Amino acid sequence: MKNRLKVLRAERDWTQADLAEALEVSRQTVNAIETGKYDPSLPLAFKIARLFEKQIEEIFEDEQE
Amino acid sequence: MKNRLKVLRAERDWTQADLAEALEVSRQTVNAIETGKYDPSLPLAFKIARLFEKQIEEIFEDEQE
DNA sequence: ATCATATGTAAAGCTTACTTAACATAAAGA
DNA sequence: TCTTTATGTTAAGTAAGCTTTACATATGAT
Repeated sequence: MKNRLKVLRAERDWTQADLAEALEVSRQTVNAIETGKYDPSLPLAFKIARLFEKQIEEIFEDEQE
Repeated sequence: MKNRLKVLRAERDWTQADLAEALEVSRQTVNAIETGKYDPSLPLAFKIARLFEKQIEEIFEDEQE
């Protein structure tokens, strides 16, 4: 699952720590999602979408087989 | 997290087992999601949305504090 | 050269999302 | 009445998402 977190974050000039705080998760979680270590849970994906005022599909792209 | 799975399924006259097969998950997983035991993972949410040709936000409603 | 900041990564532990197998119940049909 | 189908639920196990703590490295500012 690809995502545009890094770009959205850069547009706002936020650090991973800033984003983590806004999402109420750890910085490591933000980093892990950005670097593709794992996908966020659905509730966290909603929180991310709400924060950036976008649809989940505008932020995450499901690459399925 | 509320969801409209049961309704979408009813509109198509599908059983939980039918839906589970279409999603390639167990029937228990579909049941657990419908009965609110837990939320699907983000990849599964994408698969559900794709199957019903809807946005994730049209199927799942995040109820946050 | 030192210091602070941003990012990446890893380990250990907990919680949540899944699995299979199994059993209970209700409704519908033969 | 007996059987089948749909749904709900439980138990035990594995996998994935998250936490805190810690360390490494790179960059930029002083």
